[in-house]
Amino acid sequence: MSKIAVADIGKALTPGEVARRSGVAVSALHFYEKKGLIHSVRSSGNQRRYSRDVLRRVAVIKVAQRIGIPLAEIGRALAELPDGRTPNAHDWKRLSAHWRHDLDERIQSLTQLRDQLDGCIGCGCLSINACRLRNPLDELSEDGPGPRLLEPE
Amino acid sequence: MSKIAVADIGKALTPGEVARRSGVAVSALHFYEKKGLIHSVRSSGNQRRYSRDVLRRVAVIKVAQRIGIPLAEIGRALAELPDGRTPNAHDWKRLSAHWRHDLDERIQSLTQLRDQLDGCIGCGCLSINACRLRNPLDELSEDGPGPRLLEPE
DNA sequence: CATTGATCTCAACCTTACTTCAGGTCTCAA
DNA sequence: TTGAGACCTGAAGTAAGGTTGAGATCAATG
Repeated sequence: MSKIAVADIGKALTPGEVARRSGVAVSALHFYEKKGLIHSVRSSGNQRRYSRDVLRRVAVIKVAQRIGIPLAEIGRALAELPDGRTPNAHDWKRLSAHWRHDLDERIQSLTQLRDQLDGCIGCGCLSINACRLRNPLDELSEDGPGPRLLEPE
Repeated sequence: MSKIAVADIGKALTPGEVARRSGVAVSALHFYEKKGLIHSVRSSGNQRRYSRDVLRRVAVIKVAQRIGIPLAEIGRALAELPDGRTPNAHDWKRLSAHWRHDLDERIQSLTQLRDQLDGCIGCGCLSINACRLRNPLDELSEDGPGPRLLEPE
């Protein structure tokens, strides 16, 4: 018997319990399982039984989703933990620090967009070639002089 | 003849031109048209011809999408303009001010999430009932005392 | 006139993240 | 033991935002 085996059946959670306590639907649990984000064992009657840490796993998934991380990437991150274990405090520290970085980038790019938008709200914008909103990646000046994207109106 | 009729055919743009100059694929133009976000007239040979302001319209659509506004809502906003006209400077001011508000809310909620995450990175978090990350909407205390969502581990 | 590239329509497909449905099985309290 | 409610599987559906393909026509150039 492995030490990592699913916890005593006595303490196992049914799908309904996990759904109620984690706030995700049973169908979502099936879905996560198919994608390899969570795992279960089966009862004698082929019903799923979850060990307690599925709750923590689902919590991690939900937080990551709020951050905007796609399930596939969440799955990859979880899969990289040794023995497919549920993140412990140390793992969580690493994961969350990583995702916090992603989040920061998202916030920054939205903030930049907001600043550009502010600069454009009053300027009769979207009609001017130089508008940074319209040309966010500075993808201009490839075919010589003259208007890019839009002509002056 | 209405003053709002599509501009002289002489100045009309072909789908390819619009695609090149706006940066969206021809298939996307078709898609936007089906959704009612842009319009076209047809040449004698049944090909689409766009009046110049489609470029501005597409620019508005792209900015709104960057902000995170779904197409359906963009469509609704554009449809509310008189005569289905393309936003002029004044319209743009109103639209962008509105969307800027949405953007601000998105930034705020992400920033709040980030702050919660910061508070949780070091705390061995996700194992504590009171964790604000796990219980973002403060949906607790509905079934008396004891653990919510997750038990202490 | 012929060819090549641009367009046309409509249907089908794609991705993400799930939900819903149908038909059948388990579990558990009374 | 029995009935209600929970659970099972696999397939199909949903929503957003498009893309891809097939088969046919247009438009412009040599």
